[in-house]
Amino acid sequence: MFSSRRLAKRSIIGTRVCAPWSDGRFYPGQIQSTSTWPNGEEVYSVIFDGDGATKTFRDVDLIGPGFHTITSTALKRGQKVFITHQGREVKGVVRMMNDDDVQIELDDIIVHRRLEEVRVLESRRSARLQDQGDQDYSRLADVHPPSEPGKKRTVSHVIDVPIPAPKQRRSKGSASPSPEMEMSPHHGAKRRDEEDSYDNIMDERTAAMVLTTLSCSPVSPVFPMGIFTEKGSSPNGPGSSIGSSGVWGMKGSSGSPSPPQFSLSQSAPSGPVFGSLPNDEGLSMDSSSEEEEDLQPKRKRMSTRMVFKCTWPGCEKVSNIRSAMEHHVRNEHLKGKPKPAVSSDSDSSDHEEEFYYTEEEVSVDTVTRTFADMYTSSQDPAEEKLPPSPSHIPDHDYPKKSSPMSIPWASSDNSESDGFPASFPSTSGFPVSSWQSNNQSRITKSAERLSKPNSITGSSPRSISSHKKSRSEVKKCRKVYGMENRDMWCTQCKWKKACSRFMD
DNA sequence: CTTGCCGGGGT
DNA sequence: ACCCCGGCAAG
Ligand SMILES: [Zn+2]
Repeated sequence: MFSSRRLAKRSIIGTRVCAPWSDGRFYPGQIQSTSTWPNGEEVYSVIFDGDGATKTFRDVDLIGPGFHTITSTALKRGQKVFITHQGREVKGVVRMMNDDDVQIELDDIIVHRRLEEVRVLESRRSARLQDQGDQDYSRLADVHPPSEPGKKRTVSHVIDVPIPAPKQRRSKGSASPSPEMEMSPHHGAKRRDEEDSYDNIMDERTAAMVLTTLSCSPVSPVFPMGIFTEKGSSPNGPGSSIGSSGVWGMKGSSGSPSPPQFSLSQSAPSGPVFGSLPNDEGLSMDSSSEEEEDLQPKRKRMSTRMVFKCTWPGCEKVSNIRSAMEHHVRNEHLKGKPKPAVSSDSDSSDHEEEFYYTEEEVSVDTVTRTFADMYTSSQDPAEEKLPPSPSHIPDHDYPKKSSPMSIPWASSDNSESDGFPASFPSTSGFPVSSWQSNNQSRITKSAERLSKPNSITGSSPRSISSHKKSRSEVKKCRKVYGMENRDMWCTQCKWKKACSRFMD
């Protein structure tokens, strides 16, 4: 039924899928062939990455593009999964799962994810970016020359890396038919950026393994081999391969550190309206909306709480109650704002207040607690009102882009970049309908949001928001400008590619 | 139905 | 490289 339409187009052969092994967990593999059961049912022969074993499945048993998605599956504990953690894909093991909240154990911490955010296959994108972006960035940032074979380097992930991830493409049912990275059954020593990654991987998985064993079951006291195939550990459980090449090891997907650069040069958002707009791809990819680590390594006697700070120009209001903050913003700053509910735009989300306050987590010491309760962390000026140092802005991303990091549409000489419509005909405008009337606020919102991805560098208190834009909250050029103004969309949108202007 | 956008194709 | 678009997943 739902199995394939896409299959008709591209052959399913070779498609990466995950299939259930006898232990009930899913293991990655590729479709090797298809056939039809005597009863007329289509079945797929899957060759597992782990050891090349093949097994036949019905489409309903598979997870992958064209098949089911994990959302319709119950992951068993011990299931290996991939999630985006701190902007990059990491491998983890399911510890438990209730409803759609999955508790995943990473190398040394445990995080929770919506089932939705969990992948059972390595994401397509990561495979791609990872070996181009990773290469690039690691080149720049990695201290180690690419010729250190057995560099041991302590696993640094989870520290606080500002990931480059130009954009985050998660979800997707789960799978990824990456035509590249063919499976080479052996330790794919094909990528050159493999140097440290291999060791890293081993380290990580070993760590994960150990943890798993410790916290799960006392299976093998020696080495956690067969944790994933606990029972019997079928002679060749596809995934039982810890040390084996295991394609699960994310081959080229090194874990090389991301560039420590990024000092998030946010020019002061001295106005809700014209804070320097990112000249395009949301420069310092804000990680705010993105992933957060549910558990910081230092969770201890330091409790944390959220504080909401008003970011309205002169206002310094701080509160630790979200609703109070929203009230404040709404009543103080957004009062009398009619909130145009234009006809064609059924933009039912008017949570505009959201854009005028930041929410961050501050750690409070039991002693400071009370104080913090009423004053909630001084609002360090260094954080929000950074001196307008136009310095360096990452800015690598999509090709096109002139780089005036000033307000693109405010500068007269700026002809046409991707960032925003070159000129902003404040008076009368485009042949529009809905946009025209409320673009003002639209822009405002976006501008505001984009210009204050707040704290990402470890210095200031972490901002955890995990607002997980639920799709309907997402607004890209198309939705923002409408079909009528297609020419105002960023190039990527025009080409039906990932939007480069409104990244989230 | 609409949005976002991947993957593939054309020039 | 630039551009276009089929078709899909998610809503
Ligand atoms: Zn766009």
